[in-house]
Amino acid sequence: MDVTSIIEPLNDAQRQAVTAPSQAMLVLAGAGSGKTRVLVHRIAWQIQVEGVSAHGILAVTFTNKAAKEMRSRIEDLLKVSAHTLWIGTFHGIAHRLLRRHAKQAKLPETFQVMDSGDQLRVVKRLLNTLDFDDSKWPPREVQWYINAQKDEGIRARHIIETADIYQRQMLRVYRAYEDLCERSGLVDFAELLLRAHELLRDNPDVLDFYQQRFRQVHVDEFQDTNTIQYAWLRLLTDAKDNLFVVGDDDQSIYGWRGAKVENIYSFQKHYPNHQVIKLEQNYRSTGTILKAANKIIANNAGRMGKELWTEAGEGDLISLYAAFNEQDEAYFVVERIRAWINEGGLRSDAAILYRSNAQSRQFEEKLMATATPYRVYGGLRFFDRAEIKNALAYLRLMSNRHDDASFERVINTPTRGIGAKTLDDMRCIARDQSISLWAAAIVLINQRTMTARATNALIGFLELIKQLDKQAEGLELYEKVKLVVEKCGLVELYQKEKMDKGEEKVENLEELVNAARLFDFSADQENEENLSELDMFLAHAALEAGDSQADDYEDCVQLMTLHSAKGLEFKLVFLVGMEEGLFPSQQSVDDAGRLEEERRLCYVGMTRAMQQLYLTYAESRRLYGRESYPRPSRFLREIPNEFIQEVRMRASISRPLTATKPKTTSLPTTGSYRLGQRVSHAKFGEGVVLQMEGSGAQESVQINFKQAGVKWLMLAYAKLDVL
DNA sequence: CTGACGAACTTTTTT
DNA sequence: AGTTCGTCAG
Repeated sequence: MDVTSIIEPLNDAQRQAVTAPSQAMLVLAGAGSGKTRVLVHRIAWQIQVEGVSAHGILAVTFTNKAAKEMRSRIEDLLKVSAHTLWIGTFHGIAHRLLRRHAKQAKLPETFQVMDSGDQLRVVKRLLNTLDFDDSKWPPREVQWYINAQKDEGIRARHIIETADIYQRQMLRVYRAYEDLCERSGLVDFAELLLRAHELLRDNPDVLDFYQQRFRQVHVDEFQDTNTIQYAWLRLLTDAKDNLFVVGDDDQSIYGWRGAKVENIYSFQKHYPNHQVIKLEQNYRSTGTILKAANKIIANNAGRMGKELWTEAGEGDLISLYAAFNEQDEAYFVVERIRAWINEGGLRSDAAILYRSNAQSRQFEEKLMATATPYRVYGGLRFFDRAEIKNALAYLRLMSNRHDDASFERVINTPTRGIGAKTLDDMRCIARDQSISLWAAAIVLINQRTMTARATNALIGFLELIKQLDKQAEGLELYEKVKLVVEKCGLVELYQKEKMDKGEEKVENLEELVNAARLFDFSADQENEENLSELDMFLAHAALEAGDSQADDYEDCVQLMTLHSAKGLEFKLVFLVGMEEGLFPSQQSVDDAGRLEEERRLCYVGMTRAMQQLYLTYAESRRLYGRESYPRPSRFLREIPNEFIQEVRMRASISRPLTATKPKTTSLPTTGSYRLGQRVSHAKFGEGVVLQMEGSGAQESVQINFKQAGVKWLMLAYAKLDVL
């Protein structure tokens, strides 16, 4: 047996982790230290050396992307297909368990997965039904409350009512929400996890089966697990101490959505026989970048303690650019990227990272203006698009008539004369009799209390669904999708819409048919769950929202938030908007815990850079419609000066970073001329100073005149009056 | 049921 | 500023 390919490419610490006997293990893997590699090789090792069958291995990740990558890397390493290996996201695995054991999980076989958009709609409707004032009870907040409870494993029945009005009302909605989901066979994302936990907890036979089956359970990004995910992992592995987790407390950036770094500490308590291995050798960045990142993260308290190092050289200094304003910042960044490309660099090796999505705009504009191809990550994904969700809702209704969320979504899309009144009546009946909207519609028709027109419209809708279902029988999956797309009237609806958008929506619907054709249901799951192809496709759509842009092979500059940059690496990185109030964000500055999370985010951002790192901030920024003059981010001060070089494209009015810092070699600002200074010229009239160059007799300024436009003037000759 | 207007918001995001 | 959401009138 040849194991050299498995252990040879590893360093000592990695090898130790990979070859350790089955036991509880915590691998603290710093950024760029080969975390995924350890996981992949560990699994390969178990299969090839320990003789564990692929069937006996479970690996859990947070994103579908990570799961896919891990699977393909294992297959590359072992040179066999690893389809019996359970690799998936927490939600994906939970879903699979629930499908297999729907009955024990107390779910109908036909249960459908709701994404957060669906969930929000359900909550909104519920608030209406319960006569809540939406202005006092924002649906988002209610949704957040429900999910937060579920993430902690708390059901409505566990909550003890107090006198607190807020709590009582939230509880009321939570209860009603649970009832409705129960009735409609709907399961939201948090519910998937909670149910899966309860399934194992309450069914000893099921638990025993999976405890026996999984010889080793692997978890990626363990610092991002929430309470219920960890509880679920413990159930699965407590008996055998066979939990292998990889994580980095310094990269925990999802506390705000329920992730508990503390799980890393709990792990050490719960598995007393565990082993800890630290991976500190970094294979990504230069020494300078790592040292600076280490310095920053050292300001956080209560770390596990880790210091990244590299065998690579020191590399270039980190560049710091103080921009005049956000326009100038974008201009600078794009100019540097263009220089990088001109020197032969790939566009896709350059990334602009920002704290909030709103910041992408100025960069997009400048990139667009210079015809530089770029790609923005995040944003609306394929299965999230309204037209796609509508088509899917028809399909879901065919599969499960009692799916109220889908029913509401499409009953009047396209409009078919079923108004608010009819809908209201149905909701009342549904609520009073605890039945689904579909059943309520039938009751309503039989009551014969509606006008003939409304009755016919309603009957028409129910018939449409029944007909579609009947016609779909025996068809291939993609033919079913095609049938629905063509027959439910969505195409006609969008064709009528304003030229530009409507056309795109029709194309998206066609793309959906195509996606159904390509959907590989055999590879996706083992289908031991006996799901119909349609149900598998629907689950796939909910659990894997698909990329926002189809695979784009063009070489593009990458734009994304710091959060979405986690796990990625780029040769050239720009960390922009390093300003107090932006990064760290305003909301986090007076909370020590949240501030530390921001700092970790900064650490994550910096460690994305392989060769060159640029930090930029603007001295003036238009934010929420008004001009602000933020201070440079405190994180900038946390980097020792020896790692930083200030870059000046133009004369600058940058304020010194620290009081002790020696004056930089910025050009003197003669007299009262500053960037942004308003001046007046005898001939050209009023203008604003844009740039300055040279000194002494050579000193000249660039001025943007209101009437005459942009001009360079020699200070020695031009007669300027300061305004 | 559309369209228009006004108000209110504005971190991060995956499933 | 810019977007989105909800309400109101037609």
